[in-house]
Amino acid sequence: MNADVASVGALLAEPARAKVLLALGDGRALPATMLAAEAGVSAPTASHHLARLVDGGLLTVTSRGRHRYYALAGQHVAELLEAVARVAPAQPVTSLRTGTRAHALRYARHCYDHLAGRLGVAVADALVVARGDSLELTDVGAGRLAAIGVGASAGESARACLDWTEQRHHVAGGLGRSLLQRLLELEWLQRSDVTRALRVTDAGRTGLETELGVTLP
Amino acid sequence: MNADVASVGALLAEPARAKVLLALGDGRALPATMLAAEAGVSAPTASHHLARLVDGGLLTVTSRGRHRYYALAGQHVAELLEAVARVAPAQPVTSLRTGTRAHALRYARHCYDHLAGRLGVAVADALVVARGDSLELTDVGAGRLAAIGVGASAGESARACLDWTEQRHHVAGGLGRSLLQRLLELEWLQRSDVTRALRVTDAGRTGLETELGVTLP
DNA sequence: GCCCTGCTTCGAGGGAGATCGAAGGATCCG
DNA sequence: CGGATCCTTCGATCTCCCTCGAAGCAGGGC
Repeated sequence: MNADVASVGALLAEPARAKVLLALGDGRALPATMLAAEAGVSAPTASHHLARLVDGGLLTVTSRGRHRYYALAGQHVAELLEAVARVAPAQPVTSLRTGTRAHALRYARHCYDHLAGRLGVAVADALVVARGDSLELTDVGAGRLAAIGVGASAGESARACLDWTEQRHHVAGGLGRSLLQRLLELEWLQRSDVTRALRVTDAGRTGLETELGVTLP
Repeated sequence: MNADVASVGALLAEPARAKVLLALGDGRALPATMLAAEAGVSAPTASHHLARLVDGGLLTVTSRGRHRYYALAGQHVAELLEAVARVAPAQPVTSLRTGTRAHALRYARHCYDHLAGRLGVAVADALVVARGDSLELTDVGAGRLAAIGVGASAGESARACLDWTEQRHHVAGGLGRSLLQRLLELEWLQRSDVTRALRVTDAGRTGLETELGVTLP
């Protein structure tokens, strides 16, 4: 019993591991590279920490293509993190900021080079349909993209990227990259300086709904 | 936030500290020497660990005479320990054994050289009355002690030892030592080999009630 | 099929902290 | 007041493990 408490404590004791667990605190699943960036350590170091967390039963890992998605092993781990946070010196400002930040990330963020989050899923709904493992641009979708200056032909297939927050696919690959780039040029979306969150501008709200036919979440 | 999670984790990560926290898990307050024994480390090492746990807000310390009693800092710490135990690999046998052991300790144990726990409090009720900071042997109590072969005169004062499990005083000092020694000689009580728990024999049950006038808890 | 990307393994270096013996302050007992 | 007990501080030693660069494996995009 005591040895187990100590071993769980040791897993929490490393700042890099603590950051990883907190980044996954809302139940998301994130790939190793992103977690390395969150923790501020190199890829080898992150890999080492992630292996230990999986081995200790705090994380689960799912291979999907060349990505490996890590997530909390269950509700009991989330409860553990909350119990620890309750004991740790309270920092209401920080926790509030991370709270709103997490919310913004869930809403809209960039995933490497394309759009993700709820908005990413909503955009995908407006433009493509699932076709096996990939996505296929619809006629309507091609027309809408043309209207905002993104060249793409109906029936073109786009790579699907699974959004682990929403458990839904969204548009990645070349089409996803072109689309995000155009949305930023139009200033319908704005990058955040510090996080991967994206902000929808007023013009973007109008444009996304009327021109792209997106139902904003 | 992350730094705090890591610091709390670091406090749990050391086996000696984990043992200390688990020993205090039921809310008892124990002196430093006893915790050093529980953790299996030397007194200086235990002192070092206890200072860190107090500094980290997981324990509180109360000086009482030359003893320093350590206890969990609050309910939130107990909940933290439970959350950790829930994540740690379950070992039902061990937890059951520690559970019954803790129960036995609460019921009757020796505290250095005298009787403590609920039984210790009950014995004190039958023999002494509080008089300022110490205890005074009553006429009835002196008679009962004489009946089992412990020489003591009425009005004699005995050192009071606060039982942190029961938040009540019991008899320590010379009188407490003589009494425990006699109860073991009579085989009314038996020592445990591994813990400080004491077992009440059948003869002891009868003798304590009829001859010492103790109301067994 | 070639290259690129994501991730892991390996090896060496370095820093944080756990441990105990010895010694000192504090308190109590007789 | 003298001896004993409880606890802490100090200093030296040592072990654990965190860290990153280099290299290797695997899967995808084009």
